[in-house]
Amino acid sequence: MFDENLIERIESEEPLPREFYAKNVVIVSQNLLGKILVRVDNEKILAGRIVEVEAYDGEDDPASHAYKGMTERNKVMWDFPGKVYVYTIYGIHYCLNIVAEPKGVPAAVLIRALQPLVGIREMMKNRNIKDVRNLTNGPARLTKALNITKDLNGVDATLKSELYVVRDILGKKFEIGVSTRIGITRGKEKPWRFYIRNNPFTSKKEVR
DNA sequence: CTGTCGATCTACT
DNA sequence: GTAGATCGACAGG
Repeated sequence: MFDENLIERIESEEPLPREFYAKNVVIVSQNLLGKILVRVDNEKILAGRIVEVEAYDGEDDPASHAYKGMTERNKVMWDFPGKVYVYTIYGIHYCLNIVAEPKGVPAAVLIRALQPLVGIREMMKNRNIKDVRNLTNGPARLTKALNITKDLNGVDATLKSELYVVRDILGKKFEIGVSTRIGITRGKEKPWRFYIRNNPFTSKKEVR
């Protein structure tokens, strides 16, 4: 089966190395498009292709959690690049980020949408829905589908453990779309949302 | 299809 | 005390 083959291929991959993340957060965001997010949830593999991201910088970015300095919640943003930052939003959802820039420079990439690849049945169970198109097309939807909670905050995505990222094994060409970020009240003007164009799994329909 | 609104609670003021 | 990197239900066209 298509799915089986993909699991083997994904499992044979090594996670992207630390250097991948130790760059400018906007560059890292764009580079993450097309990469495969892998979740190992008690022996089960859940995976999806990253199709939409947003960059959140540190001190200069009023929309960033790091804008007002380090707190208990956001401290992982100052940690090694490649670390996972998960936080609770609106009391009921989780959002997944991956830390970028060298250690000590706060920044993170919000993963906003995935194209489901492996473990789709399991994801649908986690979300309790039937329509694949709405499975992982939103930051809090994908965390629920992949069973990502605050327990994973601080996990190192450069290690092959319960959450990591591998290279783009599909290798399909794509165009990158750009827009302003969604759902924020400050820093609205920065064009730091990036997505794979003509992909049905982004969180928002493309405006032509 | 679009827009509006309530849910729900943690982290920070 | 309250805003918030969202979602789902529902109303209306």
